[in-house]
Amino acid sequence: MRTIKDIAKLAGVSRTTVSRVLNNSGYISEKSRKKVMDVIEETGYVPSQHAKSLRTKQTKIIGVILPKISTDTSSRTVDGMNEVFGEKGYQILLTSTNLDKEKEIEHLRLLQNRQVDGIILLATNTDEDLVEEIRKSKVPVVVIGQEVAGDSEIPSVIFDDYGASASLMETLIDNGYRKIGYIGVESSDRAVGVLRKQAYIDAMEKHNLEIGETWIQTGDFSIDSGYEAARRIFEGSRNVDAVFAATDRMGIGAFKYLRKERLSIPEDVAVVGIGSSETSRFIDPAMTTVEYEFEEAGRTGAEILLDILNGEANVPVKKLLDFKLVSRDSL
Amino acid sequence: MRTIKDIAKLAGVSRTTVSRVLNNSGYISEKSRKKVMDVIEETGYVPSQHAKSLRTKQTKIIGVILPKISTDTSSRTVDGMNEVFGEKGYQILLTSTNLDKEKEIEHLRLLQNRQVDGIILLATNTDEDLVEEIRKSKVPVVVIGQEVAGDSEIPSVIFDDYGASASLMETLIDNGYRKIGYIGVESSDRAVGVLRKQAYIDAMEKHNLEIGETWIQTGDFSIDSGYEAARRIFEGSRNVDAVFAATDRMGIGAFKYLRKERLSIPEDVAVVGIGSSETSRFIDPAMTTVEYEFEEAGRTGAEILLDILNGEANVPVKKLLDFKLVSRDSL
DNA sequence: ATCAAATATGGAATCGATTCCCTATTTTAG
DNA sequence: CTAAAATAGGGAATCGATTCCATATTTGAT
Repeated sequence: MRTIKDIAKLAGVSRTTVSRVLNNSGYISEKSRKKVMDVIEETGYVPSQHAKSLRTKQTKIIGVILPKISTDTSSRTVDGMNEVFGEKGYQILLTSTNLDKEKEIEHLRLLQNRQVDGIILLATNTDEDLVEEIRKSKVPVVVIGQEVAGDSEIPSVIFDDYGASASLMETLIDNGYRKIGYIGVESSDRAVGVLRKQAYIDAMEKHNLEIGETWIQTGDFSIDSGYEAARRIFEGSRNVDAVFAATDRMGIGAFKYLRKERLSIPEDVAVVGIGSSETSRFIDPAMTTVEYEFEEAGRTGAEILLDILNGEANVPVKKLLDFKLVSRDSL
Repeated sequence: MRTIKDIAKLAGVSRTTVSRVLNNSGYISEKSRKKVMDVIEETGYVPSQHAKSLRTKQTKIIGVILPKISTDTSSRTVDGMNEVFGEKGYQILLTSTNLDKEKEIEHLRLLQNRQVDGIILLATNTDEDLVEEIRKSKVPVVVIGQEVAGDSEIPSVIFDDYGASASLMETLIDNGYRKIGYIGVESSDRAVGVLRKQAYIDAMEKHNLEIGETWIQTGDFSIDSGYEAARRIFEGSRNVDAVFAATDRMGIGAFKYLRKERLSIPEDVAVVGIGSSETSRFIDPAMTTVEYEFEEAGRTGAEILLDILNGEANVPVKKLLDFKLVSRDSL
């Protein structure tokens, strides 16, 4: 492995000069620059990141904390981040909490010890403890996916859950559906549990539609729970004409139930979900849903973090992301 | 940020002693060890990785090169690796080629400059160039997913494509299916294109079953190509009673075609695939397929790499991975 | 009791870069 | 033509660890 010293000797200058060429800093004559450049070219020399980091306290590495790598959400978000970071010469150091919420804090610390330049956290919770830890961090942190508690100044990228949900409801109502059931998740999940449901309720109210007693059910994200929720809705009232599931997977559960009951989609009952999963696309009939652009979330998060690192002045603290209505055949 | 010097001062010993405690090396008295430990505990001191790496030439970072992060294969494999590496204090530096084969070599170089301890490559091709680059690498490289050209000594973890395919064929034949069509991919892909098809042909021969003229079709992994391939099979001969698709997604394409043709699955025609994708599970009827344990592949690859790094003697050069037949309702 | 081996600790060099501070040369202004 | 400013480049300290070597103290065998 060659070092800056070797290059200096070969080019007939001092290490200082080589360093200046490398970093484009200070005064330097064209002649020296060329000599150094030539030698670097010839030797294929690459400076040691460690030595550099030791002095500059910069690593060009971004730590990323995920709940689990192998999910659509995570992997697509990382794809997006990678795009932006790759361009700027940053690389991604991955850590996964494996769905263990406790570990989010632990990993936050671990990455700081690695002296990463910044951290992106795909949060699953927004506990006080976590927020506290983020606030204490000397390394900038950007949160993607969950709105961090109220007044905090932690930069975050979030999806427009309320808007997406509202838009889906408008579509259903526009298409003549009136008796709409809802399958949600529990309210500890702010994004999915609270906002999406609120939009459903608000839309029903706005259009003076009554909500039947059994029409609002709760699942746990799984397909099976969607099936059960659908069962509860229909066993309570046979004449519901549409099911709005807060996630695609629960929507797929509803599909299964309706199929079993020999109710045809969308003639008898419409079903819509949120997420635009692959399965939602290839199920029959294809499900109408909302697509979140996770790649875009990743890109945006990465850009915000870079802006912070570059000391940019007006970095947006919260960024609300767009969604896309995907109209298919289930309504 | 505290340094080893601070700790030494606080504990009333030299930096050398602190370092010895940190690394469990050399002689040290219980008393000194305790003093140092206490101070470390109190201060929450963590050694700088950069300084350490600069001296030891070890980074405790593994570079991982993927074709694309957001695929089932990649993300599950990374999940598996992460499990093993995490335990041993290694972290993962991710890079993605975004399906650009050329970039595999470029990233291989990039990671070496980062001075990672080892590299895991989820290869999409096994060109001469690539093999050459791997061979030149001073950093150990483990390849997952593709068998690297013949005689090479490059450690790799591969799936038993022939075995999986053969086992699926046996199941079909055991269940009385005789006129089996095949949807594959082109032979530039060794694992999927060549081995799986060979197993199909061998099984048919072994059981003295004839292969109709239009029964072997080629797709490009996409669902649509599966649809088209199925169309070509059935337009050629109406009485095929089973379709063996080399991948789930092409199998799903076949599902679509059969549904359109009002042929019921499995009464009229059986369909099987390989991959155990989520969609294969929730399509109706659920598809019989083969599950590859990508997590296991990741774990195994990680273990092999660690063995190499630890100078273990007999590291297996090739490791063939198991598969699991997932019997469902499509046959 | 004596001497070698084992144990314990510290000083200082080292890894490969950056950067502060200094000196020398060239350019520019008055 | 001279003094100040701009340009160019080098010496050496520095970042925070590890590790070689030297020295001091204990232990154990004879």
